[in-house]
Amino acid sequence: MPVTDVAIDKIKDMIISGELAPGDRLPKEAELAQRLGLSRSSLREAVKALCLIRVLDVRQGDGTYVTSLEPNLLLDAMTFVVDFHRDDTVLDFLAVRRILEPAATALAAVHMGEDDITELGILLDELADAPTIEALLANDLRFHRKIAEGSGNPVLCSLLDSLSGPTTRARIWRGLTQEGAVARTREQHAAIYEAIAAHEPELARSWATVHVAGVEQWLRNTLTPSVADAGSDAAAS
Amino acid sequence: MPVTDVAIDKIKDMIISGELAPGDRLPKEAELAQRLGLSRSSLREAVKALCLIRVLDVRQGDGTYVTSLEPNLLLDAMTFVVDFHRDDTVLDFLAVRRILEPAATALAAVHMGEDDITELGILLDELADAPTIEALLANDLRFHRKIAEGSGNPVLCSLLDSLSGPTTRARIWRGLTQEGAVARTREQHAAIYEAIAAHEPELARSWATVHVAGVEQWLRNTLTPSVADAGSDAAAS
DNA sequence: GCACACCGAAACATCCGAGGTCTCTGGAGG
DNA sequence: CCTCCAGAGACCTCGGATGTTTCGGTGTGC
Repeated sequence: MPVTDVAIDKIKDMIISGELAPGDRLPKEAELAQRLGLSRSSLREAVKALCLIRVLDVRQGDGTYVTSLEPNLLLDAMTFVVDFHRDDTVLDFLAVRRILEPAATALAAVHMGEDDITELGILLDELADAPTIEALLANDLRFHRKIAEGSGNPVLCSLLDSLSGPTTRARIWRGLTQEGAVARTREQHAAIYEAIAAHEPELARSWATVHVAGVEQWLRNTLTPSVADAGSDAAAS
Repeated sequence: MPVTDVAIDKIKDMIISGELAPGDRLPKEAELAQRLGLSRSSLREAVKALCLIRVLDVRQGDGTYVTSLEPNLLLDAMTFVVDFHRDDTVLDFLAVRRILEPAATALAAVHMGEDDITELGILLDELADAPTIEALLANDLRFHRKIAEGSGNPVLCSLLDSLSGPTTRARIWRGLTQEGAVARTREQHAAIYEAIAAHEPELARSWATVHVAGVEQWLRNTLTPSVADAGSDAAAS
């Protein structure tokens, strides 16, 4: 195993064992390199890798620190990973979101405080009557994020955040190509809000399911148009 | 932004744009470094970081390749991230698993083929009458993994795999400390298997819910013994 | 006494070049 | 046809030198 990978494990162990706590500063490069028995170059590779997944935070001119290691921070790194997936797997991601989003919405209906519910309502009102696609999408993301936060589970919230990435593109297409989508989205958001405000978890769950399933169904039909109007390239057999 | 981070984005873009396809080999270090306008040292840091999240695969003496980029591979990297979380957040992870596992089990009851169902049954029978904790745990992991695969959704499967990590320790404790846990686990596994074999998604979902919730409830009581059995974390005030 | 600008130390960022080690490949020999 | 073995190619590791940024102390002027 390359020395760099060993260094990654060593640093990881130092954190997990508690020798390095969140927020702690690491020894300077030269010092840590000598202690781990490798060169600064190789150590820098290890540090850079741990930086990418938000475990370490390097500040030039200052030092290298352990991040807070909070779930939202670490799972944010998953967004980077998810970006690599293209349209062929977006349905799989959406399917997972369809499982998590209703559950999160139901939890939000139970756990959300009145203040947060009020803010959620404000989000709905902020949207202009004829919003641009960009404004609608931004509002949509904030709306769902607020609900995810309201679930009270940071892991669930971060996971949903990451999953929103790949489906965002799909929603853009939808807004652009499907006429009634904008109005329908607003109606469903309002319904979800009402259910949460009334503290009705099952109703909230159902509306969320309907909401996500709508996107999923549309996307499924769009990605497999072969059944609708064949005749393009299907000359075989 | 440091040149290394720029390089990471450049390589990422090369992959996303399709210039580099899964399995493709990258230009040699010196060549790519010159092309991206940085030194080999800095480029190596970028490559190492992308290696950690399984986007690139470097083989000494051969070259650097783009991995298959399959969801299971990329989400496997999340296991590394999850390792950093300790017991204080394990309940949050378990709560997410409690959402996903029943859904996956229900999907498996619909989608699993007869061959896979047979293999699932074999897994149950393989376990000795008085298994060691290690054997039980290994069998448990394989059992749930098989079901996750049976859902037909690789993203869901990988996600559950990653979530199993943090809860594994908890299950070890449970097996060690709670007398009836072993027998109960076997009974519930059998029930889940029967429901899947009968292609009854709702029954399968319910058994899976019961199964995971059992661990969750036990863990919640163990971690917060002070409240006795209030059953909720609502420490409102 | 307080606020601001300056300056030096500390730490990371980047680069370069030199050996070392591993893997793949192709040819010689059996 | 199979096996063995050099050679080339590519990554691995190292050490040092130089540039950049940040932090904190210091001194000045108000």
